[in-house]
Amino acid sequence: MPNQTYTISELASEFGVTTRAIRFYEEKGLVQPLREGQRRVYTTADRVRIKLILRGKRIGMTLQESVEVIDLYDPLRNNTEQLLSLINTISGRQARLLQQKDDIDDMLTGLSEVLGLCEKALGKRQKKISATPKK
Amino acid sequence: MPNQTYTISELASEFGVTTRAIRFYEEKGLVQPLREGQRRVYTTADRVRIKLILRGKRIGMTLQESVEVIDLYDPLRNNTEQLLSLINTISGRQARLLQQKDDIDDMLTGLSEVLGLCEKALGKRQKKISATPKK
DNA sequence: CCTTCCGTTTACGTTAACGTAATTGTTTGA
DNA sequence: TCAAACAATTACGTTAACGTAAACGGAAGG
Repeated sequence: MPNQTYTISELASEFGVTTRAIRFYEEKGLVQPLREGQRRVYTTADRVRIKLILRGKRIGMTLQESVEVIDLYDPLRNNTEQLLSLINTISGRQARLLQQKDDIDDMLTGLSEVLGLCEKALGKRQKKISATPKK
Repeated sequence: MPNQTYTISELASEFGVTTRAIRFYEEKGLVQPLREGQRRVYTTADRVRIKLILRGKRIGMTLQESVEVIDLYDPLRNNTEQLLSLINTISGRQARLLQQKDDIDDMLTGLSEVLGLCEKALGKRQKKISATPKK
C-alpha cells in the first residue's frame, strides 16, 4: 500500500535530518507536500524525492544538482532536440560519477595501506576494536 | 627529478582553480609553500596536497575533512592508543566511501535507464551526438 | 621610461544550506 | 481543563569556500 503518508517529523527522524531542513527543501521548491489544514502531509513520492536529494548530498551534489538529476526522470518530453540535449546531460553526469568512483577507489586504496601499517605497528595483535562510528 | 617547483599560477591553471583558491588553502593551513622573497614557491609535495584536496572536493568532502584524511598518512605516531583510534577513524571513513560508491552506482543505474528510454524514443536512429560537456 | 604581466596583501561581498530562536496555533492524554 | 507534544511562520545568524576589488611592488620588454 504505497498510499501511505508521513508527517514532517516522521520523515525527519527516518532520514536523520531536522524538520527545518525538510521545510527548507520545500522553500527551495524541491518538494511540495500536500496540506491538511496547516500541517504538511508527505506522500511516498515526496519521500522518495527527499531520499534522492539526501543521496545526492552524500556524494557532494548541491540541492540544485540533485533536483536536476531527479528531473531527468520525469516528463520525458518528446522533442528530438531536447532528447539529444538530455542525452548529453546524462552522459556528462555519468562521466562525473565515474570520476568520483575513481577518486573514491584511490582514497580507499590509500586508507587500506595506512590500515596495514597500523596493524603491522600493533604487532599484529588481534585486538578487537569496539566499533566507534564517531559522532 | 621531483625537485621541481611551481608558481601559484602554474598550479592554478594545472588544476583549473584560481590563485585565490590556492591562497585560501594556505590561509586555512592546508599548504605551506616556501617563499622566494614575497613570491610563493610550491614543491611537488605541496602540489600533491593540493591535488588530494581537490580529489576530496570532487567527492563532497570539506577542506577540513580532506586534510584529516591526508593527515592520516604522515607522522604515523606510535602510541598504541592512538593507533587504535586511527584504525577506527579509517574504518569509519572507508564505510562512508563504500556508501558513496553505492550511491553512485544507484545513480548510474538510474541514468542508464533514462538513457535507454531516450534512445528508444529517438527510434534508435544512429544520431551522432557532438560531445558537449556543457560549461 | 612606460606599460604590461605576474604576484602580494587587505578586506569586504556572496551563496548554499541550514541553525536557532521567538511566537503562535492545535491536538491529545491525564 | 490544562499542560505537553507537535506543527507552523517569520526572521535573523552562521559556516564554508571562495569571488571580487583596490592598491601596491618587482621585472621584463619595446
